[in-house]
Amino acid sequence: MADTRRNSALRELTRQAVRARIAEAAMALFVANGYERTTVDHVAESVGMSARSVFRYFPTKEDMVVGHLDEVGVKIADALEARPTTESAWTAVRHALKHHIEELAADPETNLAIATMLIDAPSLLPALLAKQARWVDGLAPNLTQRLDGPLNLRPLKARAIAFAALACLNNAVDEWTRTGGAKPVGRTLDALIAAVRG
Amino acid sequence: MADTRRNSALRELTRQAVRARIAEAAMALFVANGYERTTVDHVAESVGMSARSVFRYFPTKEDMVVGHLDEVGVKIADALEARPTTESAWTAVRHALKHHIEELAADPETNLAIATMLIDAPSLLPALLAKQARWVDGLAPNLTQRLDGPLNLRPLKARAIAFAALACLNNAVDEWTRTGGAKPVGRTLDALIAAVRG
DNA sequence: GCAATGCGTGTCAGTGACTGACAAGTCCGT
DNA sequence: ACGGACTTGTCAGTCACTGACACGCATTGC
Repeated sequence: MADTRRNSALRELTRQAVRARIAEAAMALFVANGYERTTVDHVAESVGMSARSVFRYFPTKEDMVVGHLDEVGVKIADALEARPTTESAWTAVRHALKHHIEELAADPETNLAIATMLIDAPSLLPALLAKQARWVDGLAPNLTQRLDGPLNLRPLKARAIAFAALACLNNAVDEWTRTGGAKPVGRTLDALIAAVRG
Repeated sequence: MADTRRNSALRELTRQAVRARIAEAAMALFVANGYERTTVDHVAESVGMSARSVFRYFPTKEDMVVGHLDEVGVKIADALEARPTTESAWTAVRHALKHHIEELAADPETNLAIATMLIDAPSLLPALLAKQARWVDGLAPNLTQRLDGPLNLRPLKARAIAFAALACLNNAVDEWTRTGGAKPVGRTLDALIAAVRG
């Protein structure tokens, strides 16, 4: 009976499609002309809709860049859940991050372009860090179970480790970007984690 | 006499005084009415000047809150320089952070009020994290000298450790705020650092 | 003393990110 | 064909922020 459910599923599908289309166009403009110099009106025009409608798909301009990072965070969290419970917190996160790294390396060209754009868009750094801070919320619960010591401290420890691991990841990716994709992220990441634990 | 030197020094002095005055008034309004609900016009009116002039003292509204964090970062960096060169990177930062913690504990009332305001001002979290990211720039050079291993990796390692240490600090301070100042920050910080290295 | 200079400030106009409200159009099941 | 759910454009308005200009006040040079 052509229930409203199929209807809403379809709407959600097209909605996601439009969203992706906007994000793609926006990223292209940002990479080409720089983030700050590209106005939302430009993006809107390039997709053929009004700026008001663009804001119906993205809460902020920043979200056109960092919006997809939410699902990246979820993916990393999933990868973490998939690790055997016997693994220590650090080894588990390290492996969970590897998956994300492989995605980076899969399309180096695009990702390097994006990373380069981020560098001269200082207003995006805060947004980026804030997104990653939210990743910690997804990682901490699982990490908590891999820790010992006083119960009330474990969640805190888990968050600290998660942050530290992401800091290692960021620096490894930065180095990768700086060297134009030469240095493999995975190796650097391992070295940094070892240093932090040193 | 009345040389130009005294003159410009005096100007700088009054400038800093006005700046402090604005920051104070702004913080009072932010704590009382919330950051987002307080407009720059409100702040300007409360100090008796035009909004345009307020922006001559603070580059952004955020800076009225996090502006002083620049010098905090410098202080921590100085404290780090003061540690004996024989100390390992981790022990040196740990001690450097202790100084900052003491300042927090020195005026718990005000600092708790500020910390509480920050919680329901989501737009400030990114700015906060970005400021701390800049702290890393100040800490890394000294930490680099305390590391071994391949030369080209040391600066990267230093940054990772600095970030990790700040993550520990943040979580310790958060816990302190959450418990209304009950749990001493220093103890939690030590526990978290131990966990990260564990 | 008096003009010149420098600096702080207010005002005004303008941009860009965002929001609320309303009207018009489209798609869908009935 | 009708009604409702959903999408979109338009318009007006807020708020952070910026550049330009003019005024006033204090210090400086003569």
